[in-house]
Amino acid sequence: MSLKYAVLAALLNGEASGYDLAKVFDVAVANFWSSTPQQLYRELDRLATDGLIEARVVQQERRPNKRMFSLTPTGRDALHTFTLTPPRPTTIRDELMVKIQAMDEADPDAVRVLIEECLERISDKLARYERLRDRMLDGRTEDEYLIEAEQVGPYLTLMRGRAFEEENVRWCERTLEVLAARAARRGAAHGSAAQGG
Amino acid sequence: MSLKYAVLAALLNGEASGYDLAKVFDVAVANFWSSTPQQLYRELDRLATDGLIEARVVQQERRPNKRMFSLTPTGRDALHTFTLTPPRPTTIRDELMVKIQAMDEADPDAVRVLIEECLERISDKLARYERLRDRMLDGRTEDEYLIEAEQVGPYLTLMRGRAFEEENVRWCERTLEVLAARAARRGAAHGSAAQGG
DNA sequence: ATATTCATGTAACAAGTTACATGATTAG
DNA sequence: CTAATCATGTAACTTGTTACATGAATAT
Repeated sequence: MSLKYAVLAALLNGEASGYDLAKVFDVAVANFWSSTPQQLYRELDRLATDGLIEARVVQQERRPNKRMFSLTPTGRDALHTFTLTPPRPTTIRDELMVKIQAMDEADPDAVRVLIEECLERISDKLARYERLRDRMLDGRTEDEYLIEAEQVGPYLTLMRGRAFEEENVRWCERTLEVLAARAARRGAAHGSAAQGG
Repeated sequence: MSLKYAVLAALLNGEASGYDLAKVFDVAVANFWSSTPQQLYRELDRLATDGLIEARVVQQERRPNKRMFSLTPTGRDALHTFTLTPPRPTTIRDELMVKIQAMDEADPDAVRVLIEECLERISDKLARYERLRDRMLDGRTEDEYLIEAEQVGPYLTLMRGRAFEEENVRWCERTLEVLAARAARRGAAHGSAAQGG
């Protein structure tokens, strides 16, 4: 239901093609609303049919033609109305956590590797967020920006995403400590001679 | 795909009915894998058909009969194998954030109310998590528990959920500050006489 | 009396995922 | 020469949501 509004909200930054939106959703929007390019194309068709956005075909010479979508006044109204209704609860689907839930049945070393790989991916993500943030701030301090800028929604959601990933890092590191401590204890209990260097 | 494994992981705590699982998913599992009771019943049927869990019908006198499900060795193996594969990226769907993304088109006062209501819901959630945690620790300190306990997966995922919500609180409070600062500035710019106390 | 809890389910629908297809262009 | 980028789409499939139904028991 609200992929619809996520798309409308993304179009507040100006017109965009499906392809553009797919990229935006991949980096910035994914923090709070995941979707695949296929879903976007389908949703864009629907929104255009319903008159919430309008498409403008841009002929290109050396590239496939593209459709640039922009909000209509109807679309803007719909988005406004949406912001007045209470949000439904957040849904998270985190496969790593399912594996952690079951970790007591798993190989501790394999779990450690999963977490380490996860930490790497988060680190990439955080770097991308930081670049996006710098581009938004454009030399201003955060406090200046938050008071002066016309739009602060996208900045605030980005900060939410960043905080989420930073928290994730802390949790991963803590979990690695726990794994190490339990491994050490098991090692000690089963005799210090076994598997020794 | 991994609702399947979330269910298997939940059954590591011993046999449970669909109704039991629905409650567990509502409080503890929802942190990292949301699903409705209907999905659970459907999944339980499938898992039983595939031999990953087995059902035992318990006749009850004053209550409807219930089916208690438990892991089979095959199910346990499947779960073990699952923990060895790299997790897919986390997906989040947070309607509040969609509204925040569009907040610059919205009524600031309405947004403030959304956030305040959100804070209340989080506070309830955190209280439930705290009770669950106390029950798990059962008098021990966290460090004692994490070293000694047989199962630490469920504790670690719970702590992840708690950290997520605590971060959420910080973000909400920060956002309320931003809203207040921007409201004050707009008030000042449009003349201090208007709407004065 | 009325609402909530226990315990399950069916059916219809909406949303999300995956695989595949096209076809030129540019960067390495 | 290979891979990635641009730009879209169809089709098949899997998941997830919503509404509804049953029916007794207990708590308020």
